[in-house]
Amino acid sequence: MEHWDEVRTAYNVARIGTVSGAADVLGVHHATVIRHIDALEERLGVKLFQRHARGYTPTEAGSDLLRVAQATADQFSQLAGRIKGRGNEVSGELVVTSIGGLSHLLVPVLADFQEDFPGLTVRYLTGDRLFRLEYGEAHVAVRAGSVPDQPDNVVQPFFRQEFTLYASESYVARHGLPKTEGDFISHRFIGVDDPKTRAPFARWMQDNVPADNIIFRSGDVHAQRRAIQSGAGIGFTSVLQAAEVEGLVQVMPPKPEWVAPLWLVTHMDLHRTTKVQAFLAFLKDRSKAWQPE
Amino acid sequence: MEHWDEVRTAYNVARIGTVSGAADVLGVHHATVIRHIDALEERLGVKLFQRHARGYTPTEAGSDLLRVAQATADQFSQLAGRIKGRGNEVSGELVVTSIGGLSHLLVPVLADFQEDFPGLTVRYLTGDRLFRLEYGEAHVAVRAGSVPDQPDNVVQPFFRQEFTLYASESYVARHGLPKTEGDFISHRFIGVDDPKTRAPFARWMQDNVPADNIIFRSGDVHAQRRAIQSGAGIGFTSVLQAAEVEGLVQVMPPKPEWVAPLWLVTHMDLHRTTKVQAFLAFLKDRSKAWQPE
DNA sequence: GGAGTGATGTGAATTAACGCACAGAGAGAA
DNA sequence: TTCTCTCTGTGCGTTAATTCACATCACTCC
Repeated sequence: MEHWDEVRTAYNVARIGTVSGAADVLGVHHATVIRHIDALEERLGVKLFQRHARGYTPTEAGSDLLRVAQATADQFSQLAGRIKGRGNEVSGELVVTSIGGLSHLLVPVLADFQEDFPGLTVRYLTGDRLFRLEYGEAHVAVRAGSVPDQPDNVVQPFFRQEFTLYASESYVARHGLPKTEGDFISHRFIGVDDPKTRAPFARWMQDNVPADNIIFRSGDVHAQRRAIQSGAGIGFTSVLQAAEVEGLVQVMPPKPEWVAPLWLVTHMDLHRTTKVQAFLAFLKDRSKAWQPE
Repeated sequence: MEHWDEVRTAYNVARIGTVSGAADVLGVHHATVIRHIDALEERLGVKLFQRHARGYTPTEAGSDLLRVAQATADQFSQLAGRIKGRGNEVSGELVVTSIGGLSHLLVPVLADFQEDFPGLTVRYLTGDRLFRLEYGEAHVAVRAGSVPDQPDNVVQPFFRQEFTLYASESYVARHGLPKTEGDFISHRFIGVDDPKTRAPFARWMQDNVPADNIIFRSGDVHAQRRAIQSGAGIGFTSVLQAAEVEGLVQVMPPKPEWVAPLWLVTHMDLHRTTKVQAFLAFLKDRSKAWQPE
C-alpha cells in the first residue's frame, strides 16, 4: 500500500459514488481518478468498485477501504489543524540554553514567562558542551564572547555583562586590598579552570596575575563566587551578581575591557515562530534593567 | 492536507531521521524527498524538521505528524492485508439472485454451501425487478430464457428445466384428463399473470388454451402449484418440483419445446474471485442430479 | 591534517503523470 | 421512439514531478 494519494482518490470515489464527482472534489481530471483506481486495483489484485454507466459502487473491499480512509482523512484533518494552529500559539516546549553563569539572571525570567503561558513547559539547559541549535536541541541560546557566525543562526546583541574583581569583607580584613597591579604578587586569586578560555577578564587574569597566585580554580562561576565569599581570594564576578550577595567588596571599578558581550541566538527555522518571538520580546524587556546605564 | 504521498514521505523522514535513508526506503531519489518536505511545510506554514548536515530531526509538529502517520501506515498495511487476503478466501457476503420459481432448488444448495464456509453470509434475492449484477447488487444470478448478452457479464449454461402440465388427483377424479388438445375447451387452467411473459410453456398455453379457460392466474409459480394441488385446474409446474409434492398427476409427458434453459450469470469483475468460483463449482456439482438424463 | 564517507541541496535533463478532447453508453424526459 | 444529459473510458499532447549529476558540508578515520 504505497501511493497514499491513490487511496485518497479511491476514498473519495467510494464516498461520492462517481468518478466525475470525486474528480471535482479532488480538483483533478476524471481521467486521473480512473487511472488511480485502476492502478490501486492492479496492485491489490482485487476489484474495489463495480463500474457502471451511472457511477462506481464499492465492493466489500472498496467499503473496507472507505472505512479506513475515512478515519485517515479525519486524522489528517485534525493534524493539519493542530499543526497550523500551533504556529500561532505559545505552548509545548521552550528550550533555552546558556552558559551556566547566567542562570541567576535567566531563571527568574523563564519562570515568569512560563507563568504567562500556562500551556508552556520550559527547559533550561546548561552544561559543558555547547547545545546546538541546528540540531533542534534548543529554541534560544544565550552565547557569550565574540559574535557567533553560524550560517543558519539568527544572532542579535543581548546586553553587555560587566565584570570586575571582588573580595569578601573577611579577606579584606585579613589581607587588605591591592592598590596597584604590582600588589597582586602578595594576594591570592580565584580563577577559571580552562586555560583556553576566551572570556576577556579571564585572559586578563592569566596575563596579569602570576599563575602561582591563582590558588583556586573552577569552571563554574557560581563556585568561584562562593570561593570569593568564603574569603579564599580575589576573583571576578559579574557586577549584577555581586550586587545580589552580601559581603563582597569591589577591588577596583569595572574596566571596559572586561565586559563580556552576550548574544541572543536562535535557529533560522524557529526564529519566526510566535513562541520564540514572544520569549525574545519578554527577555529583552526584562533585560533593560540589567544594562549598565 | 491534500497530497497524502507527501505525508507518507515526511513520515518516513521523521521515522528514519535522514532524507537519504527515507529515499532508499521509499524507492525514490532524495531530491524528491526534499521537495515533498518543502512543499508540505510550505502548505502548512510550519517547519516540520530541523535541517542539519547529519539529517533531519522532527520539530514538535513533525513529531505530531510522525505519530499520526504511523497509525495511518499501520492501518493501511492491515487494510491491504485484508483486501489481498480476501481475494483468496470465501467469506463476507455471497449474494445470489434468481427468479422466485427456483427457490426450492437453490435454497438447499445455498444452505449447504454456507455450512461449508462458516465465515460466509448468504443473501438470496428474489423479486419482481431484475437485480443488476453491474451495480454490484449480486454476485451470481440464475437467469431463465434466451441467453443473456450483457457485455460485462459472464454467462454460462446452467441446466434445462423441464415443464409439463399437472393436475391434482382430486381434479382428475372430478373432471378426468384431457386426451387431446381439443379437450382443453372443457377444462380449467392455471396460468401466468403477465401477458408479456417469454417463458415457452406460458406462451404455449396462451396460444393453445382459450383465455376464458384460464381461471386462475398468478405471477408466482409456487402459488400456481398450490392452486393445482388444490384442484383448481391444470397448470404447468417444473418436473423436479412436481416430484417433491404429493398428489400431482402428469397430464401429458414433457415436450422439448416447453423446456426453459437456465443460465448462470456473474459480473466480469467478480467472476474470477475465489468466492464466486467456489460457489459456481458447488452449484454445478449439485445440479448434476437435476439434469433430465 | 587530509582523504574518505555520508549526508543535504540545487539546476538541468528526463520521464511519468496529468489534462484535454472526443467517443460510447445508459437513464430519463419530451 | 428520439433527444438530451451525465457519466465512464481512451488516445494524445503537455505539464509537472522526478531523476540525474554535481556541489557542498560535516564528521571520522587514518
